[in-house]
Amino acid sequence: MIKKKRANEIFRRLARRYPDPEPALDWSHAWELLVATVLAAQCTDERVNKVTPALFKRWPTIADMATADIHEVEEMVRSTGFFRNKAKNIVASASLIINEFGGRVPETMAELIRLPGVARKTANIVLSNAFHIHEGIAVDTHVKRLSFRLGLTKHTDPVRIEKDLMPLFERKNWGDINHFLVYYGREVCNAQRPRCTECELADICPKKGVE
DNA sequence: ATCCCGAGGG
DNA sequence: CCCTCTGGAT
Repeated sequence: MIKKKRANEIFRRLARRYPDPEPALDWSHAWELLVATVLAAQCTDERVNKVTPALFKRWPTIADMATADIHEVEEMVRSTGFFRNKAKNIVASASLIINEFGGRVPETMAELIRLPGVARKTANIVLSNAFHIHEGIAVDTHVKRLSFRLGLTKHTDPVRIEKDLMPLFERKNWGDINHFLVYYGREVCNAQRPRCTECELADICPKKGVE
């Protein structure tokens, strides 16, 4: 099957499986989503959701976080792993937003990736989910794995995968395709033991049963 | 390529 | 013990 046609079919089936896409991270505005997404690096969303309520209560605004004590932040995000880098980056990002972006989370890729600890994946999540702007497709561990297994890319580098994926889906669907692949990656096409026998994409999957 | 790093599953 | 979890910086 042609790759583009396979991509359309994947999107169609997953859109039916997930009719009401909801982000798994808890957030109420762009800054909270940015922080939650930074914390979600190599960590489950479930665990992130356990630490963010206290975090946002302790430092409710970007300006509050910009003046936070790093060590106190470290202790509150410790369980998410990489806690020193994450705490430092969150506070530094808050400062940069206050000092250079007028106190508001920027709404472009070029500006977002200037924030420490924020690269294309995190920026794409914030842009699509908080601002409904689709500059690219967020490529994380799930999107990477499923794109490769489903034959949508031959590459393993996230930037090249993103370039391979963008022409395969309509721009307005770039946010949804991330959500679909992440959820399907968790529920069926997981990393260790993909459930190929109960996979509704098996008939169009080049790697069925291989991995 | 390597480091950052805790928590949970198998 | 090993691998994985919506990565990013050096």
